[in-house]
Amino acid sequence: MINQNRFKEKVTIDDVARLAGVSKSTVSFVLNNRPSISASTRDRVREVIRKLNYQPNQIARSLSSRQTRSIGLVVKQIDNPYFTKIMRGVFEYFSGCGYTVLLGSSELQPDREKSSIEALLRQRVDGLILSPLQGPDADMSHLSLILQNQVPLVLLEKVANVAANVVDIRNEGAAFEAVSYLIGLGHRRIAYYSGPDYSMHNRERLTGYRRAMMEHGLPFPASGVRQAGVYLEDGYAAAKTQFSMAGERPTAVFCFNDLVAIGVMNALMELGIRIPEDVSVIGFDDIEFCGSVRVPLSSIRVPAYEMGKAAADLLMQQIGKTDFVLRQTVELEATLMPRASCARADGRPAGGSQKKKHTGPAGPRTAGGMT
Amino acid sequence: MINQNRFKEKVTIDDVARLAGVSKSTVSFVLNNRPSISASTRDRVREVIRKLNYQPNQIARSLSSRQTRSIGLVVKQIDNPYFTKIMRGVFEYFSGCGYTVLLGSSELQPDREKSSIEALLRQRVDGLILSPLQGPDADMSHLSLILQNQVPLVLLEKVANVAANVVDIRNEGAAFEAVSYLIGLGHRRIAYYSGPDYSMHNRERLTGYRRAMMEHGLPFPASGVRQAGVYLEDGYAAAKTQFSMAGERPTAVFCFNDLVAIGVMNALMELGIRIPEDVSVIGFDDIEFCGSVRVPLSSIRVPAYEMGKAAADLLMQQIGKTDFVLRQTVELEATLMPRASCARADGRPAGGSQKKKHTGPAGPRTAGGMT
DNA sequence: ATTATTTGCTAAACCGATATAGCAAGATAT
DNA sequence: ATATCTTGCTATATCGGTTTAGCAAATAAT
Repeated sequence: MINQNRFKEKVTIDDVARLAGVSKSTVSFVLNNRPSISASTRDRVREVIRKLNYQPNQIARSLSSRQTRSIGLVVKQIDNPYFTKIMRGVFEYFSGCGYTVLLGSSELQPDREKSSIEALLRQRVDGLILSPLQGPDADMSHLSLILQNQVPLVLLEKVANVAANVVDIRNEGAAFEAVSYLIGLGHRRIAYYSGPDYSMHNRERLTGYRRAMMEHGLPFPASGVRQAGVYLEDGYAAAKTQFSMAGERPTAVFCFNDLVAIGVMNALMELGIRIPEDVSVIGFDDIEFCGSVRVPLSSIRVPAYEMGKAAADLLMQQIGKTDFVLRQTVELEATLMPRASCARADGRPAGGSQKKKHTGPAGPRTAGGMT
Repeated sequence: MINQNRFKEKVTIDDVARLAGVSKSTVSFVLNNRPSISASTRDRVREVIRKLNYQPNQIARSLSSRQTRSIGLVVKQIDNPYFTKIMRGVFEYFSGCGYTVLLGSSELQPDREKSSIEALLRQRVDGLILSPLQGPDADMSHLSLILQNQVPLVLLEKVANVAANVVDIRNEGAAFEAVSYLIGLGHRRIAYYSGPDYSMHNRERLTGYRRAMMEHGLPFPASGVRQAGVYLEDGYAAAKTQFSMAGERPTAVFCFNDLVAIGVMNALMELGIRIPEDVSVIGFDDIEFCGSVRVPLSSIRVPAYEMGKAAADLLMQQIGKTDFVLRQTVELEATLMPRASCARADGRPAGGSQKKKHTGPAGPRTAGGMT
């Protein structure tokens, strides 16, 4: 005897078929809206489905159809506001088209990135969105793993020598813009508080910084770049060290991201160094809190939510299409948002539109352009 | 002929069995570390697995074993720092024991909560962690849906009249503590900037606020509670409205969460109202940025990361155990973190340990007690 | 009227694992 | 030497769907 267990078993397609007096194929056809079913049987089957509150088993579906209707999203840090926005963009897109999002995160550790990817591939996701860790010595073996698995892939960071779909921003250009802005304010000694080595974003921002210094004929001594990190504490520690030392200090600091920048500001405040009169600070990402922080923080606006949507869209274009695999790069603009944390090198306020408004009335939280 | 497609098909258990010269049952036994396999065959099979780089199909596994080794996590807002910490806690726990986390979010809309849950149930998650929306008129039908589906459940908020596992904090007590603290500083006119009606957390905090006012013999007129919301913009708008009006204003504002509190601070600054001299502000959640905001924000520290871990742990205890279903409530402490945003009602600084330090050296980011 | 085509449905193979029953050979007990 | 138990493995049913081939009846074409 089947289905006579102690527990009420889940309703299956067979139950529906039996009660509707049709074959399970017919039920399957109804479920998938195939045309070759008469209106009368269709309605009858639907009625039974409703009555039994039947929910198709997606696992069984996945196994036989070879499509799981799920995708994997692997970020670097789950609780970083930048990735959080991306996650929301990706989630909203896919939940809108009946797909499930499986969460992965490397938490900045390469081995965890690998195991996250492997776990998602075992779950046979239909596609993967990945923000890859990559050092100069990068072991990109798991990337080829994905590619050889025929799983559609979209990266959230360019990877050298890998032909894949990418959604990214113009890091170098944005960094160039930020540093040029500082130079335009009269700053000469500008430090870059760098992110992790294994971040391509960091390397691109560093390049933009270097290029801006070079093109304006400014020196960038080794001390110009300080290894910070990605956390608030990292920026705090780096600034505390540099600005406690004797000697020539920078008059402006360009940071890998906003968290580092905020940490820097905290450290400077503690040391009695005024922002922006003594030191100007610029962050990156333009997270929600930039306008609310001690001194409103100048930052590079990164359309993270839109990046998530764009990556999802690009991925979706590939899912199901077996033969043609795109190799597309979508680059979104990232532009400077000047705020009160920057001033002229002599301490006078920066010109331009210094708006007093910190937070406008609740407008769209996700506006932003896309190229 | 099988496996002769144009595309290199994935390696299956049959391929391994054939190459190792054993039955697929044997391979399965080896995969699952069953004892009844001799060392020699075990090693031989393992060697073949390695050579073929065989990865078991988790979908097929799930179908036949009726365990997906995945769980669903449904939050209210993906990009809210509070949920973000919870997500990290949950993710770290489950990825540590080979489980996958499927992401869901209601984005504060009941219909989306329902569809998120349904999607996860279709994917046959082994368990569910849910932060439920619930109004006074709450339709908890999807909860019974989960329960009757025999899916282990852990809630991240108490739900009236529902016997389920819950990991939560002592909202009322914490709110009571915060408001009592303000009263102790001499404040009489204290406003509560409330969150959404459908949030049990909001209702509990409101109760704590009321009780504190009552027990200290203070009136709480209808105007004492202002409908704010959950976003920074909500707090901004609410404060802008209240503090632009003529008449008696509160000297202290207790907010549903930190985002609202930060919005309030922005609005007050704009109106030329000083914090904490003119108005004291307290938030809730103690998100990372509390210490970095305009005026360091007093807040209630909520161990969100630990809540995620605790919820995961509680859920894991139930997975697999068919007969015994726990009905456990874990309540974590949430305590006040006084910072510079509060002063005595007469404007003089609050006593106690006003530390100058904004951000200590990078210590453990996730410390916190658990009861 | 006969054949060809379409319509609407079913039977059965299949997806890739798990899990149970059972079988043969070797080890132990009687 | 025979009966009983282990040990180590295989055959096969099963999970709950999808999908293909095919069949019967209805419709259209010749």
